[in-house]
Amino acid sequence: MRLTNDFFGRDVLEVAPELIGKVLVRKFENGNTIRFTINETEAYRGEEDLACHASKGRTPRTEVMYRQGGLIYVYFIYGMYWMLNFTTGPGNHPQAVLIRGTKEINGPGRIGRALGLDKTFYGEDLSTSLRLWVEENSTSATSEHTIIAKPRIGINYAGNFWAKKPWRFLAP
DNA sequence: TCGACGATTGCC
DNA sequence: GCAATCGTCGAG
Repeated sequence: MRLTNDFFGRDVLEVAPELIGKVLVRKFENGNTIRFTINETEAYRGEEDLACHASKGRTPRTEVMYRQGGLIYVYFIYGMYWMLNFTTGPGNHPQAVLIRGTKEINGPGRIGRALGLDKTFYGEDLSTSLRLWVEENSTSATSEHTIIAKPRIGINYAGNFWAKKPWRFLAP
């Protein structure tokens, strides 16, 4: 069953760990469909979070994070990778969760490549998209109790206070 | 317009 | 250890 705004409309610190074990579904134009089980996420929360892109304020790139939860936030980095994020929260407070790893493919850059992401995915609604969404996992037994939290990766520029926050969630 | 830099990856 | 590679954003 597809996850919609009820799920993503909550605070990112609730949504990010609960995404572990959920299923990422990508349907391509040729009809092929692939499913990845999410096993690593990171939370980015608010303008005060110096690791969050929204710490620079509202720009064309960060604008979608200020909207309601349940939208796709993609951005291009290092000249070659599309990073997949979902907006969270009720709106007017910029938040997003980065999909950092799946059971099948590890690394956010490699996931973006496998999903064939590009700028046209920016702002797409997960509750209505015909090509990318998230589903409950009917078979997984991953429970919140088995999820561990660690500091986020690659954000040392944000300073110790934010870099040390345990906002990276993964299944052991 | 110009230049610095990045929520990464893979090869040296 | 470091190059690849380009969109984004603030400064000029």
